[in-house]
Amino acid sequence: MESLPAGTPMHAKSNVPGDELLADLNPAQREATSAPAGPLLILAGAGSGKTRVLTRRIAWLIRRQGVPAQRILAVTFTNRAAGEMRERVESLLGQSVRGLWIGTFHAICLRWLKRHAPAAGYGPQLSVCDAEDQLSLLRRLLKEEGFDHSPRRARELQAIISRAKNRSQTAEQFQEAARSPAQMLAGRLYRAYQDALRRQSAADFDDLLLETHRLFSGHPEIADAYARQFEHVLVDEYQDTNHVQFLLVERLARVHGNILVVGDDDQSIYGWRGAEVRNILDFREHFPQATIFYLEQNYRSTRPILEFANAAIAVNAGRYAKQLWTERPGGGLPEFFLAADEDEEAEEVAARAVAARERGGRRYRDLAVFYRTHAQSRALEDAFLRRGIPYVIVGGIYFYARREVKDLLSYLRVLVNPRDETSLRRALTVPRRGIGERTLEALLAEIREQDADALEWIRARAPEGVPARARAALAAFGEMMAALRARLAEPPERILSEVVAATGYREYLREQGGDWEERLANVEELLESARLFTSRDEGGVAEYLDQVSLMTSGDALDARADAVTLMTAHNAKGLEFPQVFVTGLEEGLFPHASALEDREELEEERRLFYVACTRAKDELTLSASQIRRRFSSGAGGVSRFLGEVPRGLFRDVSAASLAAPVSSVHRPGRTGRERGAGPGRVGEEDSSAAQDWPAHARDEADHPWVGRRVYHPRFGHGLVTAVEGRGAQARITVRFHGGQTRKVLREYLEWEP
DNA sequence: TAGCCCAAAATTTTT
DNA sequence: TTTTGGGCTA
Repeated sequence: MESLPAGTPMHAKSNVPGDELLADLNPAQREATSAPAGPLLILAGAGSGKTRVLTRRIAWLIRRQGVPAQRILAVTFTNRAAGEMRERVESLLGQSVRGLWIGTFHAICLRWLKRHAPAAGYGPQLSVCDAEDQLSLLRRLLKEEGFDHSPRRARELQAIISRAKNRSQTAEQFQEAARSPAQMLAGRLYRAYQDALRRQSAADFDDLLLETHRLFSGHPEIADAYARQFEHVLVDEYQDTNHVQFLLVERLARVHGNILVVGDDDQSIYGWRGAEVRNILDFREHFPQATIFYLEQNYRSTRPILEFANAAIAVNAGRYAKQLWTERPGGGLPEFFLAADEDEEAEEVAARAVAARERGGRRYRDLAVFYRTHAQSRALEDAFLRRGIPYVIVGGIYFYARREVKDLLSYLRVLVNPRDETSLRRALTVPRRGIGERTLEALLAEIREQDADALEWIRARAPEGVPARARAALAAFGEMMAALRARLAEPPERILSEVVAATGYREYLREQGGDWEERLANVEELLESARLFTSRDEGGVAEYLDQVSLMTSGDALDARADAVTLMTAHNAKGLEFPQVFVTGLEEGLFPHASALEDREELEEERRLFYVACTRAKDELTLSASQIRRRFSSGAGGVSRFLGEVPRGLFRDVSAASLAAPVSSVHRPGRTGRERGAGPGRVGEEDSSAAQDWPAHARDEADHPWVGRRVYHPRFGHGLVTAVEGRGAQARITVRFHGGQTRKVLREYLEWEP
């Protein structure tokens, strides 16, 4: 004791700051969390607590190592994950960590590009264009050059460009490397596309990464400043990073060398998007000093579920061999059932959901249903609607990609960035105001030629030879936008509602007819989102647009509602649920048809299946259909993924489940239908389906939702009085407290007990 | 210039 | 089955 240097604390070990952060970790987690600085690779199997380690590590660095929060950069895969991680770190430390840099690669890169806009070659404002904007721009370019400008062709081109960008290949480099005439053509269009974006001071998603990389290469002093700032760089889901992301990470870690990455090669499911599993497999070659930690204890799933998943993924070659294990006892075997068709499959899932709640003591929010493609949600939604089971769809058509939403946002985009031609085109022509194609093209050509501020130009003069009607319309547009621009410093919500009013957008929708009520509801929701943004005081119109552009499907996941979650297997990554259904396990669907020819792609499908199964904590149900109504082909038989797993690891309950009526709404007489109905039989299927259903089942008055209590974020509490339509697009009439009756979209309602 | 009508394509996964 | 785009007409 005497030999202790003066000043060494004598108190118990738990009093050393930071020790409490390690207390409830297992040895491997503890070592990783408290590892000395340097390159660290954490190979974390599914459910092994990787998020836990990541958040503890950040808290450890701050508390134990005294690293200032602003010197830590943490990169996640989704905005939602970023938000959760920040929250967890704050609750661990019991303090706000405002300076901590945490976000997706895309969000962080956008921030940097805007900060260094001149160096990066952008104007003072930067527009982020989504997939739809990309396609319409590409189609316009194809058309101008006199090529086939079908959507299909544009999509091909988009994929080529995206792949090139993910490999960090610029248009010039692509052109140089081009060999075949087809490649040379693609290179030319890539270049034209890039020039157009540049002119508009716009970037697509891939540009956010690639242009940041180029900014760093072209301006080493900027890159060095960040590399010095970030003493520690942490990257989640490293197996899904692409080459450009690797380059960015490597550059940022160059000064301090403290790079920590977490991932699982078995969960790499974004190869199609340019992700390179090699990044994680070769980590030690990139960072020879790297220490590797293995997290193999699974805390999530019961043993039968884990054994099933382990067996499924074991088929893949070219993986880090690892064996996940669990101490969680017992639990039932995963069950599999084969349904006659997709409707029966959905019915069975719905029936099991009801049973889980009524007899299994689960809440609806404990359940999740996964599928390979969005299109599969349809049958499930129908089945859930019939039984009045509340559900939430994650993904699908993004709210912010809806026409009415994009229409209105295009005005804001133009106000913020007048060079954004894509948005200007939209704003000028929707709603229709007497400006046709000729006027539009003449106008845009002039603006381009004069390099003028679009809004100023429009206000000042109309192009030559334009009809009086269009001339007046342009002048009115110019005045309107000038008035709005003068108020741009006001909160986004105010500007947005001004746009709605000034354009007469509500009236326009009503005139359009069709599903105008739905669209109107979306407009109200958009205003609500802007109001929320304003109330959180997160910035002005430009910041609002940034947030909206990078917003993704999962981010809106609302934990308050007690509803079953429906989503694609891709969206399921990083989540967990007590009870999970993996549906549509058929050859050609899961694995998807596009992957059947290629071993690599097939392995990725298998990893996707593995990801889906390992989301389950207590119960896993797998299903397939004998017949699936699709445009091209039917179902291709039960997925090989099931055949590859030893029979003893799951239970086939097809016969039992199909023989017994699930409930009064179970559709009878569909079991014995033979497989492989020809294409001409589809119509018959439908008519027989209609006969099976009593007419009143479709009658809105008889709908199970009628009379239920609901909550709407804007209008408050109310009672359902009628339901029209089905699925996410169902319009529900609600009498709200206070007496007013409104039609609202189902997806914005929450169910109350 | 804009709205209506018909034909044809659509479905892989997302930041 | 639904959605989207192109062509035709007022």
